[in-house]
Amino acid sequence: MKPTIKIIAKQAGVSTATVSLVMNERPGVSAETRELVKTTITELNYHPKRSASQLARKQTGNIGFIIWEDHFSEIEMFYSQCFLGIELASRDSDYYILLTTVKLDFNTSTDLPRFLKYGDVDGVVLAGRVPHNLVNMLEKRKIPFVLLDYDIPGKLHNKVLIDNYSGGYTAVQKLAEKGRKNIAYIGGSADHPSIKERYRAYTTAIKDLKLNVDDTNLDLVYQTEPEITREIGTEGINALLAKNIPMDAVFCANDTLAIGVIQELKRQKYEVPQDIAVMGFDDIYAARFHTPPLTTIHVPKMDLGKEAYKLLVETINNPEQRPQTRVIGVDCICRETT
Amino acid sequence: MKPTIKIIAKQAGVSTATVSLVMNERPGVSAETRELVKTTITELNYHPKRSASQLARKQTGNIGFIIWEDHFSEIEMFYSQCFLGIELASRDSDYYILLTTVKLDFNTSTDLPRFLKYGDVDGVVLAGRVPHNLVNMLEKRKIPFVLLDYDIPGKLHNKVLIDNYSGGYTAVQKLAEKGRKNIAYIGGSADHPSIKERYRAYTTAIKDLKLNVDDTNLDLVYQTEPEITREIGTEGINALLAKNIPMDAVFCANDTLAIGVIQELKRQKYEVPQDIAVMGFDDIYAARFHTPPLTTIHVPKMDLGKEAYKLLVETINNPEQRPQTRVIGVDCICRETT
DNA sequence: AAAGTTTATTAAATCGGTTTAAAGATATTT
DNA sequence: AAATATCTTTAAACCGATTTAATAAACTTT
Repeated sequence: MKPTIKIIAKQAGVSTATVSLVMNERPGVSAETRELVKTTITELNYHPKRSASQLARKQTGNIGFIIWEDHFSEIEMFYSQCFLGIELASRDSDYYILLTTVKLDFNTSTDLPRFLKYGDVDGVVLAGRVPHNLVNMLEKRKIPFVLLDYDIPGKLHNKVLIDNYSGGYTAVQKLAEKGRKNIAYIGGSADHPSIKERYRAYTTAIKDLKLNVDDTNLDLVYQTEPEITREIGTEGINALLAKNIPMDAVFCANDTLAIGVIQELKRQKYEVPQDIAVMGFDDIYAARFHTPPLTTIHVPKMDLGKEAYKLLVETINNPEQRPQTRVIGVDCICRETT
Repeated sequence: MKPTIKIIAKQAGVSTATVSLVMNERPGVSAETRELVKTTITELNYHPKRSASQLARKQTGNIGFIIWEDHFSEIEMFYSQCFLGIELASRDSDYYILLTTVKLDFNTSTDLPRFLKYGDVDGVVLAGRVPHNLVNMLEKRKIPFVLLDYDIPGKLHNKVLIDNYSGGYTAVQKLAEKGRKNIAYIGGSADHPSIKERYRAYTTAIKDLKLNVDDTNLDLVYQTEPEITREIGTEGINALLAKNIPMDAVFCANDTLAIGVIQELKRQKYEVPQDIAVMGFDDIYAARFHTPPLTTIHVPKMDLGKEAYKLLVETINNPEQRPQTRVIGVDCICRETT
C-alpha cells in the first residue's frame, strides 16, 4: 500500500498538518521538525495523492493545450514542437498538460473541449489559429489563457509571439549580404498575423536596403489566402518567373513554401542557390534534411512553448495581472540554399 | 458557485448516495427517483468534480501515452495521428490522456515519466519503439499497458499491430498486377518488428508470384540498420541501380523512404512510374501531396490509436484478462507512382 | 516573576464525491 | 396476520490531502 500523509505523520511523530506545511515549503515549522519530516518522506518514498490535494486546494492541476485539428495533423510539426516545449517545462511543476484539438468552425456550446466543459483545467494555451468564439468564451468565463503564435488584432490578451518582423528583416538582409539585388516574396495565409508581419518586414527591408530597383512596383510578390502548402510554393514561383522580371532570390513566408519553390526550380533546371537563392522561415525538421539543406529563419519552437507555459502559470497565480505580450527572438541559419 | 452533489441532493429531495447511484447508472434506484435526479442534474448543469470522485474511487482517471522523443518530433506524424485517435476515443469516456516523451537510452529510476513516478495514471499506451526496461518495469509493477505498433518478440503483452505482413504482400501483388516483373525492396530500421514483417511479406510474395526470375539471388534488396529517412531512400536506390539488374518497381518499407527514392529517380531522369514504379507504406500526409502522389499501403493511424485505447480500458477494468494482440488491417491506395 | 509576544504544533473541519451497512417501505410467503 | 424476502433510500464513514483556529511552548518585556 502506498503511504499516505497519515502514515508519514505517525512515522515522524507529528501531525498531518505539519507534514503538509513541510511539503508545501511553508513557514511555521522548526528547522529540526522540517528536516525530520523531509527524511521520513524520502525514506518511505511518499508522494501526495493529486486528487486529494486538488480537492482540498480547489485546483485541477491541469493545463489545457488547444490546437486546430488540421494544424496538429498536417502542418509540419511546428505546434507539436511547441507542445513538447510546454510538456517539458511542465515536468518540474505539478501541472499536467491535456492536449486536445478543435475544428475551426466550432460551436462554443456543442464542441467545447471536455476539460473546459467540466472545469478540469486551471488554464489554457491556445496554439496557432484558433476559433475566436472560443477565445471570447474563455475571456467571459475568466479562465486564464495564453495565445501561442497567434494574435487577435485589437484585443489585449496574453500572448507569446515569434519576432516575425525582425526575422523577416534579417532574412532579406542576409540575402542582400550575399549580393542578391532582386529579392522576391512568396507568402500564403496572408490573413495570418505572423505572415503579415513577415511580409511587412520584407517590404520595409527592401526599401531600407534599396533593393529591387529594377522593380519599382514591388512586383516580385506572390501572395494567396489559402493555407500554406508546397503546392502554393510551386504555384508562386511559377507566377513570379512568368513575370520575366530579374530575380536572384526568394524569401518564402515559411519552409514548406520554400521547399515547394526549390522543387519547382530544380524541375525547371534552375540552380539553387547559383541562379536563385531561397530563404525559408520556421526551420522545420524537413529544412535541415532537405537537399540542399534549406537556409531559413530558425524559430525556437520549444522556447515558444516554454514561454507560453511560464506566462500561463504566472497568470493563474496572479489573475489580476494585465495581459502580456512576450516576443521570442529568431535567428538566421545559413545552410545551402543561399 | 458550481453546484455540488449536496446541492443536487437537496434540490431533488434525496440523499447524496442516491444522486451518486443515478450518476453512475447503478441499480437500486426507482425509475421515478432516477428520472427526478437526472432532470435536476441537467437543470442545474451539474458536473461531478473529478478530484473528488477520483479520491473516493481510488482511480486517477488518466491514461499515459509514452513515445520516444525522436519519434514524436521527427517521424512524419505517424504516432501523432495515433495519439489523436486515442484522444478522440477518450472523449466519450472519463479518461484524459497525458502525453509524454522518453529518451530511448532511458533509466528507469531517473527518467521515469512523472505520471508513473507519482502514480497518476490508471494505464499506459506505449507508442512505437520504446525502452524495454520501461516495459519490464510496467510489467513488474502490474500497471496495465498496451504496446502500439511495437512488439517485443517472445513476450506476451497487450499490443495493437498493423497488419504489416498482409500489407507487404498486397504491395507486391499490386505491383505484379500492374505488370511489374522485377520488384526491389528498400528498407531501413531492419531491427524493427514492423519492418521485418514487411520484408518477410515481400520475400514470400516474390516467391509465390514467381517474380524476380532474372534475379535468383534476391539481390534486389537494400536494407540498413539506421532510422528511416529520405536519405536512406536515396542511398538505397543508388545501391540498387548500381547493381545493374533489371528492375521495374521498388517497394519501400515506408513512405519517407519512398519519397527519397522518387526524388533520386527523378534527379537521375528516370520516369516514375513508367521506368520504375514506387510503392510506399504508411500513407503519411506527405504521400497524398507529393508530386506525383504516392501509391502506398494505407495504415489507419487513428484506428490504431482507437483500438489501443479500447484494449487498454478493457485491461484496466479487467486486470486478469490475458494479454491480447489486435491486428489492424491495411489497404492499398493506388495513386500515381505505380 | 508575572504578563505579553512570538513561534511551533496540532485537532478538527473541510473539499466533494463513493460506498457500506442499516433502516424503512413493499411485496411475498406461510 | 405474522414472518420473511425484496426493493428503496439514506446516514455516516471514508478517500487523502489542506487550512483554520486553538493550544502549548519558548522567548521578551517590564
